Amino acid sequence: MKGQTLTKGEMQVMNILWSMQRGACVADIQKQYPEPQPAYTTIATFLKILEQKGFVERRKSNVGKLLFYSPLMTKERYRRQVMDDVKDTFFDGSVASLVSFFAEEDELSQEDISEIVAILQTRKNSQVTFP
Amino acid sequence: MKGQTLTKGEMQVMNILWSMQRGACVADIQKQYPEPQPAYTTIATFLKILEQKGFVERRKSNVGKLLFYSPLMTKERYRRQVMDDVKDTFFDGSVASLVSFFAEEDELSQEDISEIVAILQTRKNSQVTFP
DNA sequence: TTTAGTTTTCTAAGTTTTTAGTAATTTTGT
DNA sequence: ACAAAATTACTAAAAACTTAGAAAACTAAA
Repeated sequence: MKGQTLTKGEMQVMNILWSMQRGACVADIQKQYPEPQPAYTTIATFLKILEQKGFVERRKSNVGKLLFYSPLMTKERYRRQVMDDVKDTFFDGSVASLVSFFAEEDELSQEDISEIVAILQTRKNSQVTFP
Repeated sequence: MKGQTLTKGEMQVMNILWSMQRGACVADIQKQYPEPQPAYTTIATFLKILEQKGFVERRKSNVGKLLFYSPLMTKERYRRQVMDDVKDTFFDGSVASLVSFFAEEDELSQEDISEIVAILQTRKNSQVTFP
């Protein structure tokens, strides 16, 4: 009943859940798995754990059928957690060195670079400065 | 005896190893751990596993004493693996969206942005184009 | 070379994570 | 309302990971 991090199995369920809107029931989630699909009850177990961790909530379908699960933790928020971790572990906490890492080799096309520069310029201009 | 990914414990050893040059013996590695330091034999076990996974190699000190361990897998190469995974999992494989993720909020200072743009410009100019 | 100290291997217990069967409950069709 | 079908909860075995003691091998010192 801790908090923060997800195991590989839990992560897999969350990824499927994040990719679906309006929540999903166990069978829906199971269908999204690549072969070999895990047992229905395996997925149900993961959802139970995820509920305890506060990552998902469940409520009854009002059509009066079964339980629907939906993410409480957003992908964005969890991503933030993971990225902070990755940044510290592999780039000494420096975003600049993280970005330059991707700039190396033929990772980024001219278009990519232009796009990123544009994004950064916009961001730069929107920051408040004291003249 | 698989390959690619490291567990948390293995990762910790590798991080210490990467931070030291010329290899290290078990005791050296143990000293680098924050309290509470794990047992000598615990670290030795991880090194054994890492050797089996092909992440480290060991050879006898020529002063004829004990074994020195040194990384076979570079931090850069492993980082590449992890970042590719993160990129796919959280950013649909798009570097641009990964970078813009960091550009949001007050994550990047003006200086950071300038630095990154400079890096990208250099990269851009060094690319071959066909006019 | 015997012994004391240290390093390395072997082995296994303790934990966490993954997997899923069985039992209990709920829903649905008759 | 009852039976069949599906869903959910409970339980536990299997697998992976962590931790470290005990035994074996090696080094150094008397």
